[in-house]
Amino acid sequence: MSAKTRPTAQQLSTLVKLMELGAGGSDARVSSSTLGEVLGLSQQAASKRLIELERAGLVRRTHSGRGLTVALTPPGRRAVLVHYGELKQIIEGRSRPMLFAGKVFTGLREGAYYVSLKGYAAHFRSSLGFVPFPGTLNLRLAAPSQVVQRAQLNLLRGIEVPGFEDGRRTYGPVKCFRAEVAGKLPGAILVIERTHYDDSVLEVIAPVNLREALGLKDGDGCQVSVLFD
Amino acid sequence: MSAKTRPTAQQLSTLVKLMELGAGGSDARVSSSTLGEVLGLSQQAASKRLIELERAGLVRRTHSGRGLTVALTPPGRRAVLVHYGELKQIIEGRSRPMLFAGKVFTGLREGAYYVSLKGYAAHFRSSLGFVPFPGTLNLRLAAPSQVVQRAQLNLLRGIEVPGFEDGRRTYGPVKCFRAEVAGKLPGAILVIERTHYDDSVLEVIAPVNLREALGLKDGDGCQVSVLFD
DNA sequence: ATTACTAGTGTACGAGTAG
DNA sequence: TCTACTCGTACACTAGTAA
Repeated sequence: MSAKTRPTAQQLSTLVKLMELGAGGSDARVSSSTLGEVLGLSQQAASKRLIELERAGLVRRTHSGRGLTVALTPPGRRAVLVHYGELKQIIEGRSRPMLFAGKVFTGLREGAYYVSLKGYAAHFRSSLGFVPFPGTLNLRLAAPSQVVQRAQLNLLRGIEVPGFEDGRRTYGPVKCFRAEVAGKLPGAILVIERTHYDDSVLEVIAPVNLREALGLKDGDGCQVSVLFD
Repeated sequence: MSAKTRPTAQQLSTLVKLMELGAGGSDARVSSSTLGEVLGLSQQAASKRLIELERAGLVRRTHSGRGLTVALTPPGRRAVLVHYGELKQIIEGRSRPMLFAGKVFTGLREGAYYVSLKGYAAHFRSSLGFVPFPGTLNLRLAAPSQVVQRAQLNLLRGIEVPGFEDGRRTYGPVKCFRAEVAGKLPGAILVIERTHYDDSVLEVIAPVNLREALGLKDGDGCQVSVLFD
């Protein structure tokens, strides 16, 4: 069920082929003979690989009629994205900034709640050089490539801000990436490890109230560059 | 020596690790035990993989003192880039245009020679919808990420223009990508299969003389979008 | 038509060790 | 030290075939 161990090279290449066959997002009809063909394997070997991937929690198989449908699970997709991210860094280098563009919206104020917690303040100051304004600027990313790029942030190291306890409950560690907002203001992207990601949202923090400083209201466009090292 | 057959998933992952260890560009000291460690294998298995990769023509091994240095060969680098390009297309989609920006320069007029050949004209017309002006606009790409992007074009399918003979010699097939020059003029990128690539150069062709139409001279900047569909 | 069992086989691995 | 040989084993593959 779990996916703690790194997938093997063969598992990874199988997952990639499955994505190519359309099983990346939702279910796709993938016969074991088709899969075998694209992988250069027998039908039997392809069937076995699918079973192994299911046991590793990386795909979901459903028997439907006279065939089966396959879909990557979130850990399966994550494995491919991690691989892609590593490859990208090796090939393209890690120095270029990531550019994001989205529209301002009012979120659930969950990020705002986190950054307002006293237990994080000292670490924000020492890691980022500022204590964030108690609120986040939420940007909704529209373009699919922007969402993919945002998903990469989940997998990159970033600046770790450790968690803490306040006696009542435990607050997990959060992660930041230094950023430049609207081409001028220093700030950071906040990435909270959640059970359920929404990678179409970028949460921006800064020493000041960004909405005021930039005169932004819901629906306005805003650009952010994420800077590395 | 040759590399006609596709590398296996394991060969590919080994090549990627080797690049990560610095053997992508030039030679790097890579001990078989280090390689084994990062691959989760024994020293012996890593050694065997390196030997296999050398037999496949994907790496070059040189015994030096009490160790060895390893470097990927051009086919080895190519294999990794092909893999990366495929993955990129699967994950990020193939619909987005590639943006290029470079500076105009006067090349060796090799591309100009090719497009002026009568034997290609008919195919250019049917594939691209125009017969190119007998000359190319050469752009020198400066940013490393632009060069990487340019290298991807070598590996993508593109629009094939078949080769021909004129009795004296054989002219190989060339490859094009539809493009938009300076945000307005229709044209194409010309990719000639050469023994020695220079991926920092973009050769642009169009139905008109682009230098005249855009009033460009050497050293001027010019943007080109490569379009896919 | 499918999937996936069983049996047999090739091969990639780790251990030991020589150069 | 290093690389890389041989050997024995474990496993992933193909073929055949049942459901």
